[in-house]
Amino acid sequence: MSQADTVTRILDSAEQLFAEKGFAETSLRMITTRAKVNLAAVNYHFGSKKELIQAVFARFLTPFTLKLSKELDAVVAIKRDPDFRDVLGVLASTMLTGVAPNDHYNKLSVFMRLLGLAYTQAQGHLRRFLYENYAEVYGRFIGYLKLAHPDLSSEAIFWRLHFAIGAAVFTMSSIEVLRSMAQTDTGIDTSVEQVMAQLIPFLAAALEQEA
Amino acid sequence: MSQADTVTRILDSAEQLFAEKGFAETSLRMITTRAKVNLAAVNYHFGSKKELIQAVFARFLTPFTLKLSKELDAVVAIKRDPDFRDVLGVLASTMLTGVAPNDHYNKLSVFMRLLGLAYTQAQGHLRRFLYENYAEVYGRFIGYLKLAHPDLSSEAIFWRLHFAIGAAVFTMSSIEVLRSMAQTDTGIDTSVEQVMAQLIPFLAAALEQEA
DNA sequence: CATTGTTTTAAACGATCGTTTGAATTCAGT
DNA sequence: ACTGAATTCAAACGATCGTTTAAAACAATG
Repeated sequence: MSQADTVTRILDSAEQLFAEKGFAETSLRMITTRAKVNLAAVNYHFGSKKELIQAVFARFLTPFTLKLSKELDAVVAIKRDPDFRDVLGVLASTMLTGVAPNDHYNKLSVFMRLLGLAYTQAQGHLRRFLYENYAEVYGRFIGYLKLAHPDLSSEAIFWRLHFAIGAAVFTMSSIEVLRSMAQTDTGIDTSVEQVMAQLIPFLAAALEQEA
Repeated sequence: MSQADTVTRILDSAEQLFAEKGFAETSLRMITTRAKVNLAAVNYHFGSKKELIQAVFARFLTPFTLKLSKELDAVVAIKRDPDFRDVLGVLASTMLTGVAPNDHYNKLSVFMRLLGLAYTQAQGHLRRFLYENYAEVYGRFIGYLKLAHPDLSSEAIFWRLHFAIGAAVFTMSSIEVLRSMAQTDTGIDTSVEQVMAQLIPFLAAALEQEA
């Protein structure tokens, strides 16, 4: 078993378990057992559990933000004045196609769940790590939103974006609970496709409200 | 120190710490130290940590759902055919005025945060407990929403409700992170009043989208 | 005041956590 | 094939977790 194998398998197991249970509820022994590597491998390859958490985020956030950044450039190059729909469309398409070329929806669930953890379970180290590495792309994205809607205040843009992120992340994060709630209701379709089909017009109406 | 004092102080400390850190990250020693009671008091008065978690939820959810239920009855009694805005208005006003008569917003933050935990960190025991105790009120609420919008499918109503809950809960749950993000931006007002002022029209537009 | 039953206390329990150690093993370069 | 570095391994470390125990302190009752 080569090093790359060990590192990758630890990251795979950790990503899956973190998304499923959160950071504190996932022990290194769970991770290494699932990955079929020795317990000490985490500390050897990553240093500590905290650094493993950061590595899990870095593995999917770095290519994601890179692709997002490039596609933003592309849209701006084509269209001089991109509107709200253009900019947000880049985010949506990057999430849908950029996270993983195949097996979209399973990957998307994990992506959303981790994103939710970053907001709600972010310890100091993770918040600092994310800020240091991804604040710039985030700033660019917000900047384009402002350009697309110069009539809206910074406040309005900031909150609308995060309300939208919240609806999406929360829904995918608690999809398991929602499924069990929908089950008791009259057989509601809880496939990710169906959720997205409901979510997109919901957010579109909210983001472009006239006010 | 009487029993009621001890029980109440444990609940107060636990509620605060759970909302702040989550369940797994909060130890009984943190709770009892903050409450200034003996460590064994939790097991003596509540039985276990799991039952303490349930007690924290019961203390605010039981009066909340009771008030919600009564106000739903009141609205239906007055208006034969309540519309979406009527039914959701009951939810909003119950949350704003019903959670705590004074100190609304601090209490509201805690309420939202705990609600978020119920969705995203719900272990088996908590999910079962919430279902057994509050599924009925939830069902009545969904029922009124369906009556108000007979043209919408059960699916659409279910998802729109939970998208809206998601936007609200997620935002209040990660208000700390959002504050630090807004700080680097051009001085955004992150007071709860301002967030609510942005959130309400956002959700109104989304919930009543024509489609 | 003595005697219940209730509550609080200090101490310890076994289990599990993240991390470290040092030896065994595998790998890469000559 | 031999050597030195990189990796894996079993075992143990101290710390912290939720829980239990049994005695001490308290309250209420006759």
